[in-house]
Amino acid sequence: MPPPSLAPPSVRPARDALLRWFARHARDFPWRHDRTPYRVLVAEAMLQQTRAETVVPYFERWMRALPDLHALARAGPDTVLRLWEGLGYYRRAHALRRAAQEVVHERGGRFPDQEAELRTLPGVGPYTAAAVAAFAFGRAAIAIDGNVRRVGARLLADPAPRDADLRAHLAPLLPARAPGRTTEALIELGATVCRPTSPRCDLCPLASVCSGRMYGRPEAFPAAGRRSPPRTRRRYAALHLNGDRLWLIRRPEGGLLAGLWGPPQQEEPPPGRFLPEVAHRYSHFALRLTPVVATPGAPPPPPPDGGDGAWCDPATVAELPLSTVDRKVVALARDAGLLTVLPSRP
DNA sequence: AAGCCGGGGTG
DNA sequence: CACCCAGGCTT
Repeated sequence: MPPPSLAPPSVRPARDALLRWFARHARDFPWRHDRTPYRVLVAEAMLQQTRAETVVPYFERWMRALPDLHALARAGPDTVLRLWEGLGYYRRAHALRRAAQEVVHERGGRFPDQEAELRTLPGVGPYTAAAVAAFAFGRAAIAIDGNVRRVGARLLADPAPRDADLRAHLAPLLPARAPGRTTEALIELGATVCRPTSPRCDLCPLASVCSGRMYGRPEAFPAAGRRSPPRTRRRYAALHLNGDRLWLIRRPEGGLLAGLWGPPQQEEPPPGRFLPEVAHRYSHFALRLTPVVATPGAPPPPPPDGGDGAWCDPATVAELPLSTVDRKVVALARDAGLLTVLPSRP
């Protein structure tokens, strides 16, 4: 039996309450101004699996450096990665650059304005396609992200709702004008009120139509998924120095930290002087990395698969895109007196 | 369907 | 520690 939450008699008040709540409580993010397709696409790419507050400074810096689609299409991979450095999931940055090149060079600069077309761009999946269609082009689409899924699961009291069920249930909330506001409002609601833990049902404009709340346990929905236990990897970062130049390699495409530079890593301890271990937790494994200062004159390992490798002076180290862990390693090397200049982020 | 892909905030 | 975040891609 379908839940009564959004049956015809209550759908209009619920929709009005949701949109009124959003008009009053929406946070002010830079991507909510000047919603061009380019700005929306960049924002949605950065926001994938990343908290909105984290994205703000990255988005503003990106827009200053690459203000439009053509600027991005012309930019090199290191420029893009440097602007992305610290956001993680670096495939997003490569895909965003390829998407810009595709629109500029294969679509004559005409941005796709429908979900199905958008979906063909690299890095654009079901959520982002719907979000760009709704936010930038005013399409009546509901983009389902983690927030919308949680809000919908609680409204339905369904521990694992299918996307089609969520769309069918939430579609009545779409207003005739500015339908993109509905997705925005549901996302905002999920982020600030219908939170994963300790939801604030007392502040929720949809509380009166929420089955999860009626059953008394809104936080039980959606049900938590199974997680594989994290594994620990021990590795060694080889610091090869030539004067104050440091040997860095570029990581190959497709894998971890794709396209980023860093000291070469290996599983066996190399000869040399050990520096303090750096611990870092990734989403699916834990890394214990020990930097080792290689014996002076020892030949550095060649770059992987014919990729790039270079002797980098401190200024270059500061400019190339490095992962957070490798920044820590370089900082250790600096503190040990091996490098002269502080590598800093832009 | 499940694994891979970063980093950080929060309880 | 745990979970999760304006997900997408690959197998």
